[in-house]
Amino acid sequence: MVTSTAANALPDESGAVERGADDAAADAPVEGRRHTEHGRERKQQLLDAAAVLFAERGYGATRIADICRAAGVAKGLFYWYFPTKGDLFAELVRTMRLGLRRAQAAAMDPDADVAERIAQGTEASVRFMARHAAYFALIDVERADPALTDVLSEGSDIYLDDLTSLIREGQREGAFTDADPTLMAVGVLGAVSSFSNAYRSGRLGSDLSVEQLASFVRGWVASALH
Amino acid sequence: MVTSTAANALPDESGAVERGADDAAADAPVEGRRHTEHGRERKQQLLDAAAVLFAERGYGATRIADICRAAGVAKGLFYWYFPTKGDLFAELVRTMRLGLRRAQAAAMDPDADVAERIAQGTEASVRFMARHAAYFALIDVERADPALTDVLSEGSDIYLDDLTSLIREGQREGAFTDADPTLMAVGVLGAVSSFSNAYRSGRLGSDLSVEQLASFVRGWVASALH
DNA sequence: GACCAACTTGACCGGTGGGTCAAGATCCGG
DNA sequence: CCGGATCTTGACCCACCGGTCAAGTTGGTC
Repeated sequence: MVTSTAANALPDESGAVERGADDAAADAPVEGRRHTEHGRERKQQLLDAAAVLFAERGYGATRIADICRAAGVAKGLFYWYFPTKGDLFAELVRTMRLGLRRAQAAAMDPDADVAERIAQGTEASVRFMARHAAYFALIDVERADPALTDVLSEGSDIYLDDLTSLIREGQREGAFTDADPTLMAVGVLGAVSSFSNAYRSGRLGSDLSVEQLASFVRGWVASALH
Repeated sequence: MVTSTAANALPDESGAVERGADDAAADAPVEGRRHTEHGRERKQQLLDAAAVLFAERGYGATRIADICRAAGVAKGLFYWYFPTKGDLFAELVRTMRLGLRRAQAAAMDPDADVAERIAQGTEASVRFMARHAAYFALIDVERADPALTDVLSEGSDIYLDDLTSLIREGQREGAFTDADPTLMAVGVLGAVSSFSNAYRSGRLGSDLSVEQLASFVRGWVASALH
């Protein structure tokens, strides 16, 4: 939905490297099987249960048995839907990344100027991260596991590259300071995740609404970019 | 060294809650034993080896046997110096936190104005994090483990509180924007760690020096604070 | 009602790794 | 050179957990 047509603005993820022809296989159990409607729901139950537990105790500390217990199914069933714990994690990550990019793309008005587009994307990201707090608490935390780093780093450059081009464009227009655009992009991304992280962990107090936060971050980033 | 005497600026950590009377016990093995000079060196060997391995593979994926092999000692010896893997980690964390606070305090000129002090503290933090990249790669990554969250969150509010008061002071002087000082403090801390994190992970390219980064972050933060 | 695929179960297996332990080695004061 | 504390070793124990499997159940289709 809402495929961005703006030059450098968040190209539709389907074209990106990170997801190739595995889309077809992604929904299959271990082999080339098919899922019924019921099966897809079950799978989602497991994904949801896992997301919560991962966020609570961390990926490594979450046992497959825990996930199954939380989802109310026998342990063996896990392997009907996922070849391994890591594959479940990968699916979680890819789904969320796709969602974030869609949220950003949907929020950015192709006709607006660069500064405004970045502001819109920033707000959208903060909102999205707040809505999926459990998930972001999770990935924010699991960069270490060697088994996971691949999936996690897989598509993260894309945000940086897109944003960098956007900033470069803004610099040509004279809207931003003339510093290293990559550094500035890192700053923007870092701000979004830092604030979201702080919000999620309750460090900002519970009387702050997501909208207030989003608008503050928007201003913070705008001010830092000059 | 260089105990800050400025009002709200980084009170000496020894007075803080996080380290009470456990200092005496902290150097003891499992029970109330004492260490010889040789023993203290051995312990440090283990800490160093662990820090490297933790940063490489993550805390959870590092086996005690690995640490011992890296340090060139038998596995049983580990338990002579540390009751458990978590305790070693805790010691690592506390040592580094102390170091960071000292570096910050040393960098901040008590006679300078607030904006300048924050700028100095920011630069010092970036430098410190760059110098101890392996360690910060580690903690940046291990927030999840329930066994670890306590130690990690233990003293982190202190930075936030100190910085918040500092910013409030700056606002009274009219040096900063009049927004929620806590949010602003979170932004500063987040910027420092985001940039350091990006630098450490090589996302910023290898031709950027630490000094260049530190000065960029200084400017970024100053600009965001207004 | 027979057949097949999707789905579900829980017992079971095997490797891994945290932690223990009994036996020394080394060092030092008396 | 005796005794005690510190230090060191590596074999051993065992709980735990990821993953397997054989046996079923369910539901749709011809």
